[in-house]
Amino acid sequence: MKTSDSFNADEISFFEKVYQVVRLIPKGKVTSYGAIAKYLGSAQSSRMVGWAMNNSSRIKPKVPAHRVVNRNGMLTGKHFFGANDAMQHLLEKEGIKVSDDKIIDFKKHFWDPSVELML
DNA sequence: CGATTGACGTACG
DNA sequence: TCGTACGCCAATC
Repeated sequence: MKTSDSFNADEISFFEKVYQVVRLIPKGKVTSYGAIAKYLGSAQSSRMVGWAMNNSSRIKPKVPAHRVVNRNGMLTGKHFFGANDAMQHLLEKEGIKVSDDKIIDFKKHFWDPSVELML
C-alpha cells in the first residue's frame, strides 16, 4: 500500500495512460489507436497503443479494448478476444453496428480523447 | 545483449 | 486507388 493505491502521475507509464483513456471511453463510443497515441503526444507511436492493449488482458481492471479499433474502423484486434465474434458482439450490444469486422458509421461513433478530454 | 515482432499510421511510388 | 516502405517504443525470443 505505501501511502496510497492511487495512480501517481509520475509512476504511470505510456501504457497506463492508454489504459486510463480507454477506460474513459463512454458506452457506444469507439476510438482509434492513433487518436490515443496522439492524445498522449506520440502520434507516431500508434503501435505502442496496440501493444498496450495486448497487455490490457493482464492489467486490472481490464480495459474495454473492444472500443478501440484501427483508423479504418476495422476490428483488427477481435482475434485477441478469444471468440472471433466476441468483439463485434460487444460493440453491437452497445448500439454500434458492425459489418464485415468493420464499424458502420465509425466516424459517427468516434470518440476523440483529444477533444472530449481537452482542457 | 541483439534481432524480430506487434491490436497502427503516415508517406511515397 | 492500391501496394510497399518506414517510424515509433517495448516486449519477447
